[in-house]
Amino acid sequence: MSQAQILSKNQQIVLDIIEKAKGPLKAYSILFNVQKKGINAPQQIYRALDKLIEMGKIHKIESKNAFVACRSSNCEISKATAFSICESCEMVDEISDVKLSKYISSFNHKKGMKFKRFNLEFFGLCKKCK
Amino acid sequence: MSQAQILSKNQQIVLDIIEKAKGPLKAYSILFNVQKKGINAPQQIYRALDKLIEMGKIHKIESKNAFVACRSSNCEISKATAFSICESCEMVDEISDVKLSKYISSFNHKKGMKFKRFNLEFFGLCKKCK
DNA sequence: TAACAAAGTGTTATAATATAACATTTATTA
DNA sequence: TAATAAATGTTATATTATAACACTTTGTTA
Repeated sequence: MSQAQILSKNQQIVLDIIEKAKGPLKAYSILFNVQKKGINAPQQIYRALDKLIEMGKIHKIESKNAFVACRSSNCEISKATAFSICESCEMVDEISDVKLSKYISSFNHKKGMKFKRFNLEFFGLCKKCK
Repeated sequence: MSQAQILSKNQQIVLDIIEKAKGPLKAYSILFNVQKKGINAPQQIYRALDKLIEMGKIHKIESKNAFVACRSSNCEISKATAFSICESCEMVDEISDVKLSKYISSFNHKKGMKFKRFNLEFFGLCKKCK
């Protein structure tokens, strides 16, 4: 029986915090939030983050060094991620657009490189900030 | 007369190093390389990097915290950047594909956000490493 | 051209992000 | 149940980036 991925204690704690958050969280802000739960060191956070990324449960927003929960079913374990980022309020929204994703995934580099994965970050002003 | 952008001393030093490099450079590796030229502090590097990015002379590879010279004329002061990154040898190549760039630039987010800029990073194995 | 503003520089200090290394514990599986 | 793999806890440290302040150079304009 293919059961849902079971998370370890720290992984679950970190994922819970990220899922509850309204926006992207930074590693150290996660750390400060979980010290009451007995997690004391950055390593514990980064290890959980690494695994959660591997599993596709969260994504890293590279331009912000921050982490968001995956809200999409189309990113197939993070092979094709796209985000819209508001430069004013820092809001991040995962873009789940099959057409866009397929178009980019099928892009072939002239120099003979075969891509396994991409990450796309859009910047602008969100509805509220505009 | 619209003359080419004139760079300050530190900006020129930093740009020279980045342009001569075969791959992306990290800020501190630039720093170590220019200490003979009288630049001693990270701030001096980061200030130059910021301006060079603003001018579109270089780009930051967000997933690597590293910097490459702009080799493209299509990115229009960095409004539309795309890179291919080898996960093995760390090689980075700027992708200058008008069709891809136009397609992505014209993408409209359903949630009413108007994008000013995007950055796309592809990952895979380059010809040599494959 | 003096005087003001803007951009750039040099410097010290420190903040923020991330990994190394090692000992131990828990879970999985042969 | 012994062996192996995954996760944990911990201390230390590496790496990346910014704050703040004094000063200099360059550009603008009155």
